[in-house]
Amino acid sequence: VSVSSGAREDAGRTLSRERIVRTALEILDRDGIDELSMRRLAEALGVGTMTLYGYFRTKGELLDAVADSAAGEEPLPPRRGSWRTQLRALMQKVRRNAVRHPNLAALRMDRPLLSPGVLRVAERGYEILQDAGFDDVEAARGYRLLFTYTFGSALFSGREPSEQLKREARAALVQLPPEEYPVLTAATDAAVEAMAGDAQFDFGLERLLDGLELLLDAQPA
Amino acid sequence: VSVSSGAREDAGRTLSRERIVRTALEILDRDGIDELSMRRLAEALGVGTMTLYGYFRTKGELLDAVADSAAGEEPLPPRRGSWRTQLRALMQKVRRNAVRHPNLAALRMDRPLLSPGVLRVAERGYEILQDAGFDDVEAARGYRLLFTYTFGSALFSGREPSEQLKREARAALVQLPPEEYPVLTAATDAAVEAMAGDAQFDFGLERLLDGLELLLDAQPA
DNA sequence: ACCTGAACACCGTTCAAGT
DNA sequence: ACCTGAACACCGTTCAAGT
Repeated sequence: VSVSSGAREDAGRTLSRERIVRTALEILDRDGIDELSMRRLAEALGVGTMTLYGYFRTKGELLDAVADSAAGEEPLPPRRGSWRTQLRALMQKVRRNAVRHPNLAALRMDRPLLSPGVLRVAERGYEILQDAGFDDVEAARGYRLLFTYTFGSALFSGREPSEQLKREARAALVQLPPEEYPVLTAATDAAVEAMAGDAQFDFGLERLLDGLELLLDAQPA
Repeated sequence: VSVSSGAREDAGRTLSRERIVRTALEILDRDGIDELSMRRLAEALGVGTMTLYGYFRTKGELLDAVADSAAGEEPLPPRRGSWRTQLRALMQKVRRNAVRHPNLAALRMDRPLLSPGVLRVAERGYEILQDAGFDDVEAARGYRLLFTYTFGSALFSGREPSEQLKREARAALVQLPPEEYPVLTAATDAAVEAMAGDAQFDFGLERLLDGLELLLDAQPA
């Protein structure tokens, strides 16, 4: 990832796994998931379509590499403060990374994320939880819980909701029959507000950390 | 959904939105997401491909209908017990429903789920939380938190992990360099165990309910 | 060793037509 | 009103060949 070698500006001439992955991520971010085809990617790189198959056996393998590259893009936050502070920072970083590439998250969910880039975050999460006093099993379950929430949250309630999306949601809620949906139709504003965004994510994260803290306090130690 | 009219057994001869949706869901469950094409669906129904476009404007619209149908498939659990008991039952139902159709969840995540079937569950969730003493905003945020976790969990750590998948995960973890991943390589068993399944889901759900209960207790009321 | 065009077996959807 | 085949503009990938 950080192996760009000084003077040698290859100006995008020589092909490499890394350059292919970088270009794929650009297309994904800019044009969306449907536009990322092997043909379009090859064209963007100025090579024949089949050339890509010299670097990746299938499109799936390429997408795995893209996901891993994006996951390892940024350094982890420093380990400072209480275990809550540290986990909060870690999960907010995971979220920011996922939200930065909104089309990436939806890409590879069939199989579990087991690439080094993703596992580096897990390693850090385990460390923080174990240092806080959780045993192996609870640290694993706790981290998985945090990760599931954070990733799920980024996946289907990522960035701040657009006005357009808010309007759609409001419209859908207002159309419901009040006899069948008395609470939802009365709490439309709150429902729309909770649909996405940082405030909603942070609310959930705090509840989750509270829940974990309670478990820690109940420990025999 | 529950409008099948007594004696009239149409034996699958007449076409309808409902029959198309039902068949699509069958293909999705049996053969997976890649096999659900308009062409294959039409063939399974014994009609020409283009006939489907008389019932749904696009494939996307059809998939929305499939998602809604699956969401509304089963009745909600009865309202009995404490708010924790009720929410637990509700979320476990959401999970079971999502896990039953493992290929469906990954289908429609680009836009928010605002269909009546999905919102019926939300209505119930809001009711339980408000009756427990949460105000509008907290009920909305709390439900969204529960839903995000439950759905995310079903999405990428659904059913019990197969032995095959466990082996893959174990292999990926064992291959990591222990200097860089000291904790993860030492806690391999715990990590694999936490990757999926009902036990992991229930662990998270309890932490989450604990976190919400703490918020409720802190209420001025 | 590295690259590639042609071809194969698919897609979703438009269009113009059939009853 | 309801249905449909042909055609268009795409896919991922195999294969056999080019340098």
